[in-house]
Amino acid sequence: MAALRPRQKDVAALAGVSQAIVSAVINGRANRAMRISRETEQRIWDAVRQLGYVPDPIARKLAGGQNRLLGVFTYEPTFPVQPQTSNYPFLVGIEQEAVAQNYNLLLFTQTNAPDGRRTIYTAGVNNLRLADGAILFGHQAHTDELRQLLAERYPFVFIGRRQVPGHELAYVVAAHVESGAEMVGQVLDLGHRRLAYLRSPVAIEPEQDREEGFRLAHQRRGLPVDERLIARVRPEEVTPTLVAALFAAGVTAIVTEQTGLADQARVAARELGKVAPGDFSLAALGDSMTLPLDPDLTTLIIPRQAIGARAVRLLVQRLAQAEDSAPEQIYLPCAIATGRTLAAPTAPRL
Amino acid sequence: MAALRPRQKDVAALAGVSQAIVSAVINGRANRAMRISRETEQRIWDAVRQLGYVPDPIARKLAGGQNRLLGVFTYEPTFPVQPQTSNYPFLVGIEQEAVAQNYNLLLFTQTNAPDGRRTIYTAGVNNLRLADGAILFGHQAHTDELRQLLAERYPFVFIGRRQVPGHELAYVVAAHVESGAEMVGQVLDLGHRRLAYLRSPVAIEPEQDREEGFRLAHQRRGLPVDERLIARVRPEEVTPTLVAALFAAGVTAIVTEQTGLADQARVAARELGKVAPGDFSLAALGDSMTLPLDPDLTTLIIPRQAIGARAVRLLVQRLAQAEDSAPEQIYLPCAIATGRTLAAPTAPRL
DNA sequence: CTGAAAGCGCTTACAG
DNA sequence: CTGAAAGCGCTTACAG
Repeated sequence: MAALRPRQKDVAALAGVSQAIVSAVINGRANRAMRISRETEQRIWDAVRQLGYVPDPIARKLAGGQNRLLGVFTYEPTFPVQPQTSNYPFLVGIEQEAVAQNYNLLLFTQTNAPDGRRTIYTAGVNNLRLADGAILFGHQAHTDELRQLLAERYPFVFIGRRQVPGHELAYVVAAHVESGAEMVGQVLDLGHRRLAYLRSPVAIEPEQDREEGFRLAHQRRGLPVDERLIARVRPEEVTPTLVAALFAAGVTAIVTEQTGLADQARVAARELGKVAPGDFSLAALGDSMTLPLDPDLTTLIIPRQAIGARAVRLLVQRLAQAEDSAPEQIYLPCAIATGRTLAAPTAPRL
Repeated sequence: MAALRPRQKDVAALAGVSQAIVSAVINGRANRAMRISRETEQRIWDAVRQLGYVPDPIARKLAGGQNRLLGVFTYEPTFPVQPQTSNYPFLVGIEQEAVAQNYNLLLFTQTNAPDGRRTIYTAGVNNLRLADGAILFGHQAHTDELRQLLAERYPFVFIGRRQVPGHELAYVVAAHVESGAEMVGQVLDLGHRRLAYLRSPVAIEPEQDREEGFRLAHQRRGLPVDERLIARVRPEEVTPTLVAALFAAGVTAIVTEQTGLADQARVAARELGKVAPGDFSLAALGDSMTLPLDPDLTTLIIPRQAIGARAVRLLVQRLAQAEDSAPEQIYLPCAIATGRTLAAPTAPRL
């Protein structure tokens, strides 16, 4: 099928001018270096309209211009089957800001390796170069590939904090440390002094940061952290036995890395006849992507949509900057969903 | 810093061959038309490795012809804030099939008019031309724009049945008529003879088709449709009074256009002390995008993911066809979610 | 077996 | 004010 597109030379011929003039007019360079009569300009736009001319982004890019294509690359499928567990809120923000910045979005679906995994480089080719720059996310990110992107100075912004030893890279991420410290600070300021912290056994960046926030809140108030009250557990390991042990150790508040652990802690405590906030306080430092979020639970809310939008703005900004300007890291604060699980400590029932 | 990326000519120079040979070797065209000595080929690969050469995908596309970009255009935001009410399932299918067909996806976010509405044409220019072809969806589709696309022979596939008087266009859609007829046929074959049909006051294409399916099932069995039992109502108008009137008219089964009306009918019937399937049968011809779908309700399930995938395949196929080949319309059957609201009619309780 | 050359559709100096 | 021309980095006939 492939209808032949009109080219710049077709427009030029129809308007009776040279191709270079068409290029200048279309790119708005008309009124600067080269002044072109309003009449000529009008003829050119008429020809553009008549032929339905649209510049070829590929040719533009090759000739040195940009193509106003923003890439989106995810190591996992961009649209997982279950939207609840997905990148969806990020995409909402990315789309909104792409509209605002007048960029189109390019989803790299050609980047699948034969085994179904996604890779930026296939046979040594950087597939992202189709776009002016790209937004990356996904926990599976290969450090090797990021290093190579950095080496060839391809402009990209990561969603999420990423470390590539020896390099700095641009990213946008929730302020897990600071927001975690704020939340834990609220717990401490309510008068709690013995806080348990439940975290998962393997910690990826955001979770490391949340734990750091937990410690930071104590440190800022000159309070000690009892390392014995920090438990690395999977959700199913949060048993009544574990929770009873915490209470026995004088714990009045339980802070968890994410909502799943908090839910488990609640169930376990209830089996012991203990309820939040009457008997103990409970707060989670991460939110849940699953939709039915317990409205009672006091938890952080990760501003995913704002993060997506901010990533687009940062990328567009980088595209306009000198190639060697330092990459920026942006931390967006989380909101605190004030539930009903947080209160001042009461005297323990004996 | 970082020396300029090596080009094919650099590789050629280092290997002592012409640029064309490098291109052939790198693209594996070496052993076909042009036979190149193993030794030469080895020298070239050595040079590639030594220089860290990576072919520029942009230049490749320009020289190659098409850009293997598939556009996705929606009249509403592609990613609405609430994923439940969204195009999400279509996108899942589109992404999966784009991967299979080795195309990248282009989301048109540059197509917003100043007033925030999306239009394919801005200032007379067809923005979709950035891609080889495009998939369109959205109920707000402007017939004018579609007509113009057809006139300029731009290859596109619509998701959903669309009418443009005087033209045929390619689309993929759920087989609302046939699947509706199948569902209603099941109701009839259970022995029900007086079926009520609840539909919304304004009917867009899929809903028109469902009603047609309702009639078709009767027609095929030589059974009459009582027009007085077809009610055009909004969900809030499905009151106990209305449902009582239906029962009084001898109705033993209620079929609705979509799940919302079915939910209302159920509630209204319960107020009358009537329950499905004991007292009457209930079935819906459309499904619900909202996630907590009542598992009891017998309803059609629209194969959105399959529709998205099929649309991609159809578009790719059209791109390979002669420009004037007839557009194809594809109907995909719905699955029937067998709930618990359907049974043979019982003698009415008096 | 291999090279010189045209061309993909643009942008951008450079000449008038 | 406007045009002729080089060039971006490739692919692909075409010619030896």
